[in-house]
Amino acid sequence: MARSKRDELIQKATDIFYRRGFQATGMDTLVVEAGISKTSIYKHFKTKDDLIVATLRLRDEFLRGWLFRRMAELASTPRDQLIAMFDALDEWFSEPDFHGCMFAKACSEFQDPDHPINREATAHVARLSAQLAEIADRAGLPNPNDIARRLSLLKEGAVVMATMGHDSRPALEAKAIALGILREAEAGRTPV
Amino acid sequence: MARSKRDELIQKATDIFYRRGFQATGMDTLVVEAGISKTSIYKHFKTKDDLIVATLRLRDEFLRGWLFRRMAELASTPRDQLIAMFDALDEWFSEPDFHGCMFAKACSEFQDPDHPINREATAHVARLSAQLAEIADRAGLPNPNDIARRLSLLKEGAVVMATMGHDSRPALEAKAIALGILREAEAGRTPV
DNA sequence: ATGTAGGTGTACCGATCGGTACACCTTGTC
DNA sequence: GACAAGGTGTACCGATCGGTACACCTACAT
Repeated sequence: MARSKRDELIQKATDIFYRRGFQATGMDTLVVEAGISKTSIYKHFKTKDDLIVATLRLRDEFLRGWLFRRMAELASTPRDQLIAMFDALDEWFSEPDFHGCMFAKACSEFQDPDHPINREATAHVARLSAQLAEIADRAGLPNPNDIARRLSLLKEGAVVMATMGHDSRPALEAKAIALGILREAEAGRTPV
Repeated sequence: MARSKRDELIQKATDIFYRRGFQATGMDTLVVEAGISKTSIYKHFKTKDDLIVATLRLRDEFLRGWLFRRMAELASTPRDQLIAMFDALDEWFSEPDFHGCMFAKACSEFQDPDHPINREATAHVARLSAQLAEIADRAGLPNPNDIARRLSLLKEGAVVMATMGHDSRPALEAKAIALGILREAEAGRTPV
């Protein structure tokens, strides 16, 4: 029970920040919505920024965990898992409480590259790309790091289009593009 | 001289909002940095939100104007212009004061889809995609709207990777992917 | 000469911001 | 039964938020 209250705070803060934004959410709002006294919050976290970093860490673990688990469920071979990422993304985009990428938003609101929040957000992209590279390597694809970066680019583009564009299924469009990328890579063509 | 002061305000506000963010920039900051009295600002715009919408409109015109002009300068045929978009993006990303996409940031900070700021930001994406579709049509490509959406997805992905990823040249990676897309389209293969 | 439009500076409004102080309540442990 | 740890509620801090009020200063039109 010792640190469960703290974890509960981080969990609820993550949801609230994701739904309402970081700067737009005041600490008083957090107190009411999370049902935790302000005194307790500041006993666990020195500043609001520290709390935001903690929520980003939780979100990073959750999102990467969910995504790669789902990829493994949807496909058996490493190659097919890379493609299945876009099916998983399509599921995510279809959820009623999808509100875009929390990390992109964090970067938007805290632009300074040296800011801890910005660092944590960009770290998520790097970690995700590294995991993709590992799978691409297991799939026997050439230049797995390049493949991973391109798939990351497609993923980020799909997220933005799902958030801002009004088009139908950006994840499935990205999937079609990804198929082309893998096809070329498997044909031995060196990525330009 | 009548409306030049107003235009000057919008121009400077655009720069400031782009550099520092919308919510993070207070009206008092705007007064100091833009060198315009608060009274004047509120004589031209009823609210801060109205001013933000005006800056987004200016930015939309400027960015689309610059991008398509640069595409026309870099290539002569419609087909090559589509590809040249990514060379133009590469130039943009290389500018020292590149700070990501102002419209993505606007959507991040104002998430409500019914909010005028959100609408204006998403409209930019739609307008850009429509212009791309027109060029794809002139290039004689099949399903120009699909092509345009995919190129838009690549463009947005490249912007995000340029902002958040630490990789080398996301615009040129997107360009390589775009070449593959056009190659497939020209081979008559129906986009999946 | 007089009115009007567009501009300025300053002082101010209530609300909210992130953060702190303090007194108190509960729980488990020794 | 004493004590520390972790929690609560409330009241408060100075700073800043978006926005307004008011008096004044030009420049130009009639």
